[in-house]
Amino acid sequence: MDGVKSLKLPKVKRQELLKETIEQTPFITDEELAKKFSVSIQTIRLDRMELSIPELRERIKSVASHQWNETVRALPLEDVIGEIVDLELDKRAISILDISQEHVFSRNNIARGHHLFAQANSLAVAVINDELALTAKSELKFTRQVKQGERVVAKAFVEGDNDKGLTIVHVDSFVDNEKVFTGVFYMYRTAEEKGES
Amino acid sequence: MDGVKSLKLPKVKRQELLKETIEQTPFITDEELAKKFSVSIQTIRLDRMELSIPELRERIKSVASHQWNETVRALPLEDVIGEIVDLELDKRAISILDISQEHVFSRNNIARGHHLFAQANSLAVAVINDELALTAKSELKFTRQVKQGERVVAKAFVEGDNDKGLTIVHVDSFVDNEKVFTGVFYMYRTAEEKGES
DNA sequence: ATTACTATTAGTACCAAGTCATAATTACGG
DNA sequence: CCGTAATTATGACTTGGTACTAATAGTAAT
Repeated sequence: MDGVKSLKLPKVKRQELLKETIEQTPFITDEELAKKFSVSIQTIRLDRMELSIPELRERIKSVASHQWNETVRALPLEDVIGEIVDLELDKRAISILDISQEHVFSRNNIARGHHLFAQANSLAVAVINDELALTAKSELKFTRQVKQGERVVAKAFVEGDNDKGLTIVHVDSFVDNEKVFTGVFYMYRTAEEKGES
Repeated sequence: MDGVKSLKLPKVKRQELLKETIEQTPFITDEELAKKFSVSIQTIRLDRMELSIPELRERIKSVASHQWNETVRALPLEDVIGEIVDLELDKRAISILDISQEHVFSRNNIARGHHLFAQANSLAVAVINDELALTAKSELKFTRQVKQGERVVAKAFVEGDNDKGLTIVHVDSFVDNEKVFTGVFYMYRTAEEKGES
């Protein structure tokens, strides 16, 4: 099929392609890779080692767990938009999100509001120490435009519960200490603070 | 850990629980299941057969490939979220969004708030007859949970401008005529109210 | 009690897709 | 031609299974 022209690639080149190939189609076995590059399985395995690419099953697992992370029951970190850099359940959390091309309007390079919201909202969910946390209500303000290339730091802190049992979480987002977004999230939670299955 | 009380469950009951358990945590091995239910591995395997539940690796694979298929670099937060079915600039707009797997929390199949927000927010942006429209402020309420498989219809109508020159857009989202989300968006615009591109 | 049947457990051989370690072979540059 | 790097081969072992066979325990019916 997509044979490699019988030209035996030099090692580095092959490894580059190998990496790409696996990134694109992580479900490929060493055997198939060996055929594809016309080398032995062992060579592929050496390559994987040198590139520290895990084996098929681990790759599949990691792809799968992105969607269905088992640790979600404890901490939905995988589901968070942005990257969590600090987290103390039911107290506070911080995440960062680098605004890249896919977050902005193509015309003016300004970040689209829903990404800032998503970052803040998912942080509010993550900070809640509960399996089921949902946003019931929120008030937001976008105080400054965020441009492509900027790094948004969202800081959440849990204020406590209101009369209706909703947990109030404040999230403020900054770019270089300048506030770009502020929001209050009223979170619904199962309130069964612990018991698992 | 979460042993099953040494009470040996009847077969049917065990199989029910088995099914649930696997649905919830598909990464569990037969061995772990055997321990959990205090039966032998073989029993678990018989159970799986009778329930036609595939083995661990197949389960993982299917979870992974599901995700992979949907992830063909078509991220949910990209263009206009949802599909616009009606639009009269500076007046009203309607969009629909079918809630699928990628919109929900894996644990409970409830749609994540930021998707509803994204749909509403991008609709609010779209309805503004201006090249540059940004959300300055908004107030939202999530009035009902939305589950996977449901179709969310978001309806936006432009109320007008407030004293600060922000355009006020109301967006209400429904599933089967039941309101699931309501929001007011205060939109910043360049104010050059005119033709489009 | 004997039979019948279901449920459960045990044990074997086998498989895929690996790891790990060791050795042999080939390729290539100086 | 020699030395080193790259590649290939080989074998033992691992996980998490399938497929199949056989044995055992428990219960109900006759």
